[in-house]
Amino acid sequence: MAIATKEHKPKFITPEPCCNLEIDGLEQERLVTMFKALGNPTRFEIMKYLVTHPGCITGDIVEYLPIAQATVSQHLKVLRDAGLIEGIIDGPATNYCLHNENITWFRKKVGHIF
Amino acid sequence: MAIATKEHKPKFITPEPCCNLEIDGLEQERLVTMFKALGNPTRFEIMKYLVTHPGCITGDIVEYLPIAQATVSQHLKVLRDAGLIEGIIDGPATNYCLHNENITWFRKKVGHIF
DNA sequence: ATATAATATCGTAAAATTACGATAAAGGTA
DNA sequence: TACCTTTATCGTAATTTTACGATATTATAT
Repeated sequence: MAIATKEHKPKFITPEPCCNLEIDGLEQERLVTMFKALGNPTRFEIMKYLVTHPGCITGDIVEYLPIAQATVSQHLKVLRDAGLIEGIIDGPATNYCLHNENITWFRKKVGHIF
Repeated sequence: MAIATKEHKPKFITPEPCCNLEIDGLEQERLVTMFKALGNPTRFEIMKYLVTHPGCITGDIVEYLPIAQATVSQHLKVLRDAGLIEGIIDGPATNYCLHNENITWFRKKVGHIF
């Protein structure tokens, strides 16, 4: 018996990494904030709505979603603070659309690190 | 005066969309869950650590981070439930590594919709 | 000036997240 | 068996998030 000693840790063939996650500092903070903003079902729905309704006003989104106006406004603020959308004041209303430039940044960063 | 009537909404030149966000149902849920998991600074750090320390055990991460063991274990659970990492039990310890397949799915989905 | 419309903000309640110490569970060792 | 190691889970406190109604703000219309 005992043909070979029991190796106690071959178990791990280091896998070639599937991503590098090479990011840090303020860029990492910014990206994590964007992930967090996107990591809520309601906010993600707002993002989707804005793709097909660019320039729509807050009221349109309020009509579309089953939640109160104040709540929608709050979610819009989170998305704005994360830089994912832009609100352009037009009279008493506000036109919202995706923040093209920042979303391009997001796409590139995610592409680099994942 | 009044050379032209005041147009009350030219203001919006519909921008060509910078992304399509074409996703829904369970795939959307899954993706949003991943965004949420990544949207926390500590968890993002754990992901980064796993890139450079594949197969490390919980204790290694606990040493690396300035938070309690219970908290690390909780964060690992969130990442596991989101499918971002994998825990392989090895004796009394658990080896953690990124979930290659699911992260590849994540990369592709994000690439498609953003 | 007053009224109306649209939206942001305030105050607050409920729920979820984050963090910790203590304990339990599971595996290895003497 | 008893002990040690490692990690997950439990119970709980503090913080944050989510949601709402009410109110303030800003611009337009009368």
